[in-house]
Amino acid sequence: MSNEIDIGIRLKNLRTERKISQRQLAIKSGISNATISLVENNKTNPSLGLLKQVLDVIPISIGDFFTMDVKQENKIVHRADELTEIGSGLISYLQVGNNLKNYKLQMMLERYQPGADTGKSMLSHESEESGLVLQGRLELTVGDEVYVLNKGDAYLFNSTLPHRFRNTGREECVVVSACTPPSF
Amino acid sequence: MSNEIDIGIRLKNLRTERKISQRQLAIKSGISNATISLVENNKTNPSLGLLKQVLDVIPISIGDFFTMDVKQENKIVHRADELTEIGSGLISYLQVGNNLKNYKLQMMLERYQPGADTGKSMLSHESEESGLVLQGRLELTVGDEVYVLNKGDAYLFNSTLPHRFRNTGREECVVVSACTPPSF
DNA sequence: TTAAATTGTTAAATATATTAAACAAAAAAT
DNA sequence: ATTTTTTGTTTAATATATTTAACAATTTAA
Repeated sequence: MSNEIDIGIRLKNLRTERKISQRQLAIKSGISNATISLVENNKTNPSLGLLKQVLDVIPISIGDFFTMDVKQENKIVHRADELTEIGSGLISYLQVGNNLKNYKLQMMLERYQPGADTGKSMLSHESEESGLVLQGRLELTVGDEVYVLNKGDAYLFNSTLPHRFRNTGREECVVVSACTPPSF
Repeated sequence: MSNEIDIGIRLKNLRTERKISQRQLAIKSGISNATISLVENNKTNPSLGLLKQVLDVIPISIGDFFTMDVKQENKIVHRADELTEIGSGLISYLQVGNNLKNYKLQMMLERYQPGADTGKSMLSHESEESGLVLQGRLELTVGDEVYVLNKGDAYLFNSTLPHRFRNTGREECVVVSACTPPSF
């Protein structure tokens, strides 16, 4: 679950654009190469001072570093622990891919805790969405119709129709969903 | 010596503008109030994850946080260890105050290591500057004239005249200088 | 005017970032 | 083909950030 800021890919892009190795960057910045590696792979939560030391040799300001466009990611396989966490609370959305700017398709692993509810004011957006229940029980409302889905059941509808998801069961409900174009 | 990013004052400004206490911010962000205090006083080097957690409740993005204008500081007394370090190398400039945008006067504690030199290509800018030598020996060139200043000696000239500073001695040279308007 | 609550700070305990050192894989050199 | 460097990654050791708990100072309540 990576809801962290995608600082790793940002740094890696900057470094590789400049065609320098982790070790070269390490020496110039006075940081160990091990740390550079950990940062680039989001395996640590670096301090600001450290980040600044590194960015000073690029050079780029911290502000620019975070506001700059992230180069379109070319990753194809996203490991289970690399999914991007969106939102929080009783519903967790784990998205495949960080930056969907250049994609039309949004794929997510959704977890609804018992009682989770997308809200009485129904959702509505210009997309199509589909999902398949992996675990638990999901109540789906589309328009006036209310459906209850169990493990193995799936849905597909046009998102312009007002809709709502709820976990009315006692167990966590797990759903794999897809949406095009991405809704958020 | 604070050459750190002035993250403390940034956060403190945001928090006080919103009229919430350190403890309230702490609870909302899930960070201890002690840490908030340490961050606001630049007594720690916070991790990005931590900073993000805090900024999320403001809310403000990390990028905006660092690019936003820092509210004019109202501090009057600046402790020895709070002076702002500018530049590096053989000459260290410790400036009184972080943000001189609204000031005409720039006061600095300068340290010239043996051999330090502002450069053969003489400096020249639209200011007046003055200084007093606290320690060591300082060679000052203004126009064609070359002067050597020792402890207690002072200088004052119009910065449009080409000038240059050098520490020709073996000892570190310490100078307190003033410049108006600020030269950098 | 005193008691109770809230403020920001600090010290010791704990969690975690960072380093130093070793590793395997790939590139460069001989 | 085989050393020799250089690459990026990982683990154990160490340094440091963060928390918990206490503190004094100020504000609010009564």
